[in-house]
Amino acid sequence: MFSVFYCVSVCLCILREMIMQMMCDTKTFVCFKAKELLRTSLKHFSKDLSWKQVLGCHVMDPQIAAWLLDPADSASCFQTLLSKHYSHSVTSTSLQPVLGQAKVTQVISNLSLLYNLMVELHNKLQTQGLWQLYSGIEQKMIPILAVMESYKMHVDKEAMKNTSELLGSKLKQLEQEAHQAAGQKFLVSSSAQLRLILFEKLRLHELCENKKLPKTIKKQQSTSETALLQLQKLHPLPKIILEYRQIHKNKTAFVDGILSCMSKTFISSTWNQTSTVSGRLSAKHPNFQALPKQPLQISKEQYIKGKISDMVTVHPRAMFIPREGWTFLSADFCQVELRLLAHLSADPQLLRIFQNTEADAFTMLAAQWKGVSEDRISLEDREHAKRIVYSVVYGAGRERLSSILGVSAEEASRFQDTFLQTYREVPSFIQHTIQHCHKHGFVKSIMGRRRSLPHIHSADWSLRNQAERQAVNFVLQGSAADLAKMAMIKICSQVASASYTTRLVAQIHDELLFEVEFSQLKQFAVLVKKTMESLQHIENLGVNLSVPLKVSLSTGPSWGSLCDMNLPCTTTATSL
DNA sequence: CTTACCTTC
DNA sequence: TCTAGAAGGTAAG
Repeated sequence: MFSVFYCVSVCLCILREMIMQMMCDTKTFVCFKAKELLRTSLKHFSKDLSWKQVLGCHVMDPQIAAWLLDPADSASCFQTLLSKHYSHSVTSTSLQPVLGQAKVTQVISNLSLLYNLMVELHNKLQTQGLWQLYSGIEQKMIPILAVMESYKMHVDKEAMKNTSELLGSKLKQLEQEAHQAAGQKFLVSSSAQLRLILFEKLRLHELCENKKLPKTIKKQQSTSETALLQLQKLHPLPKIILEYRQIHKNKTAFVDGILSCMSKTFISSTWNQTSTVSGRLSAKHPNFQALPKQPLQISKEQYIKGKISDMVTVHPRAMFIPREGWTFLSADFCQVELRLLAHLSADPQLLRIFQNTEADAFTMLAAQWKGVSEDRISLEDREHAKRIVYSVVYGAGRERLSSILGVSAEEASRFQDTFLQTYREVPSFIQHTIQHCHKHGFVKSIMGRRRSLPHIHSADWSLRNQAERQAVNFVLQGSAADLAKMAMIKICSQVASASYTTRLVAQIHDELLFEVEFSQLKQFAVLVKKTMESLQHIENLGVNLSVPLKVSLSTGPSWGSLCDMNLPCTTTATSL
């Protein structure tokens, strides 16, 4: 069946031998924290081990199996996994840490525990109908993530340091402006001190009693963004604080944060496979998936009565640059969750939008439910449409929607109504999903990923409603996550078995970022687009989408400056 | 509305 | 002095 492997139980020299065997063997190994093992192997044995070899290896990890059975608990240690999934009683003494001079009997005992645990998890996955998802997707993700983590992306460290200093001086300047506006010195980053100044010294809330200002949990005046936006006409201070917060966030999280994660001029983040309930990946140190998409504009010199001098743009993504002779290629699934909604709800109007593969979906959508022609849709309408879709589908209330759109609550609820009336099958899909969850206690994605929602049976109205929204959200977000993972697997397997030198650098949920040699760019771009769009039909997983998938490609000299890439003569999945 | 991670207090 | 959790911000749909 499978051989057993337990990484902490062996020393480096025999590890090497075993790793080499793993790569050559068609057998499947079992390892606790398999991704970490593969990543460190790649680092230490890079002479004998190529990343393409690692991509081809088969290794099981009980942690991932356990997460698939219940994505809500991310049990991380071996002991917890045993007590949760191993039916035979495990006393605390039976799992021994192997330190110093290892006792062979202990090693063997730990290995056999690991083996039996995996056997049991294997059975559980099969009875739950999750084995296909495990072996077809999650297990294959392990080497892919290990290889991603082993890749070092080049960062322009000097430019990074410069912007850090620039932002630092801008912050000092804003701090002084804030002190001046407040008439005293105070800690600008402290919401407590700000509250004292705004509401006890300046008593700004008394100047706008007609508006209701947001309160904190402890029924104090809030200093949140929405509160400050309402106050900014009354006093110069709120606006200064807003700018300070924005720049401070950018400096600490995205500039200094990245600098602290760097070794020399390179960086790579850690990809977590089991930290989300939806099946998505997450990244940390740094969080690649949260770097600002749009650059931040700041003025370097002081404001002089309306005149703004020396605008500078800060863009963390632009600091990530390919090696000499290489370029970035980004492949993006267009409106993937909306397409999945069209498929799952089978709404005729929504389906029609996606039959036209060239048109912009959100523009068409805006035109369709507003009942006007497409050329009369402004960019603002398009953005509205986009935000309405996601918030309405996922169950936003009219208050929430109005705050997102910046319109009145009445207007927001009118938008909701027209949307749900135009796409009649969408509300019925939502209802069916909720009913299914009530009946079975769980919901499933298109590839069989499941999430159980115990609160769906709660007597508490708000808990139950939240579970209902989570159910609907999971079906779409989880299915999109399935597709993204499948895309990574299919592309990586083709790369491994061909002469491509391309490395997968990052996954940003619906977008894959590659570093590609210039000489291979066009050919590889075609491969990526074809592979991703072909996921409309996946035979062995029973996926048969009634909407085409559309992938847009972009390329450029930094992650922050990608431009659309048009392939000259490709046949997409739908044309011809 | 949902899913994450990061930072400050 | 230390730390857990709230609050607020970023991203992705």
